[in-house]
Amino acid sequence: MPDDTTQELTQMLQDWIEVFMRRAMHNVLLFAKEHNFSMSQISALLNIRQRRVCNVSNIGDELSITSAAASQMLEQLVQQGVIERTESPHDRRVKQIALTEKGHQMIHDGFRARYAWLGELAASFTPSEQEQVSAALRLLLERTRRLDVPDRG
Amino acid sequence: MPDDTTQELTQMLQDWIEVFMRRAMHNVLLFAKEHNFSMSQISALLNIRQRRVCNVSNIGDELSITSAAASQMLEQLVQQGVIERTESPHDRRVKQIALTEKGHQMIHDGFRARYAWLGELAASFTPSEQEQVSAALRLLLERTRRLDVPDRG
DNA sequence: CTTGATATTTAAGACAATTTAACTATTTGG
DNA sequence: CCAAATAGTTAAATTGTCTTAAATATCAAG
Repeated sequence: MPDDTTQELTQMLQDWIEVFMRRAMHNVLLFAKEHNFSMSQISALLNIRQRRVCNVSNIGDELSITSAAASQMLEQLVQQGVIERTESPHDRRVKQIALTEKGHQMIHDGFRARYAWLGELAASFTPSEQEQVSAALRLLLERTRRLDVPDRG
Repeated sequence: MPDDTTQELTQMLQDWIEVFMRRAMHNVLLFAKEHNFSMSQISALLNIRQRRVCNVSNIGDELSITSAAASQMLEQLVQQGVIERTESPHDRRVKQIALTEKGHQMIHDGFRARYAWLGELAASFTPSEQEQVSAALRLLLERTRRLDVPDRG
C-alpha cells in the first residue's frame, strides 16, 4: 500500500498527463496532416529517433502490425527522405533503419513550432518558481529515462 | 528575449514532453486497438470529455475532417454506447454530444490501467522529493489549465 | 552442401476512414 | 411567409493502411 505522498504524486502525474494528452493529440494530428504522415508513421519516427537505429520488424512489433505492413510503411518514409535503410554489416538479411538529417530536422522543427506554448507557460512563472519547477522536472526526467532502459545501463 | 531560467525551464518541459510522448503514443495505440477505436475516435473522445458537451461540427473542426465524416464517426461511438447524441433545446438542427457514464468509465479505467508506471515512478522518489515534485506539478497544472480557458474565466 | 529458419519485400485483396454530393430539417432575416 | 443559410445525415466513390500469401536472400546447423 503506497503512502500518502506517493499517492498524491501519482495523482498529480495522472492529472498532468490528462491535461497534456489532449494538447498532444491535437498537435500530433495537425503535424501528421501537415506532413502527410499516418499515425503509424509518426509513431515509427518517434521510435526510430529514440532507438537511433533499428530494423524493420522492431517497428512492426512496436506498432503491433505485421512486418510486411512495416516494410511498406517505412518505404514511404524512405521515399520522403526522412529515414534511410541500409544493409546491416553483421547480417545481410536485416535492414538498419535510421533518421536522415532531414528527418531529424523535421521532427526537431515540428517540436519547436508545436510547443511554442511551453515557452509561454515557462515565462508565466516567477524566476524562483521556474527554478523550482526545473529542478522537479530534472528529477522526473532522470527517473523516467531510467525506466526506458531497464537493464544493462 | 527570454531570460536564462525561462529558457532552461522551456527546454526542460520540451525534454519531458519528448520522453513522455513516446510512451503516450504507444499507450494510446494499444488502447485504440484494444477497444477498436480509430485515432480520430480517441481524439474525439478526449475532446468531448474536456468540453463536457459539444456538437458534431465542433468535432469535425477539431480533427480537421468534414462534418459528414464526423457524423459517421460519432455514429459508431453512439452504437458502442460511449457517447450520447441529443437534440439541442435551443436549436433543433444541432445535436449535443456528450459522454455516457460508460464512456466516462472507460476513459477513466483506461488511464488508470495504462499509467500504472506513473505509480512506480512516484514511488521511486524519497518523500521529500515527492513533495517537491508534487508542488511543481501543481504549479504547472494550474497555469496550463489557465491556458486552456483563455477568456471568460 | 543441404535443410530449415529468419528478415524483408512484393502483389492482391479486404477493410476502414474520409470526401463529395445530394438531401432533410430548422433557423434567421427580410 | 419566403429565401438563404446552417446543422446534420446518408450513399457512393475514393483513398490508404493492413493482412495474407508467395517469393527472395541470407544465415545457422548438421
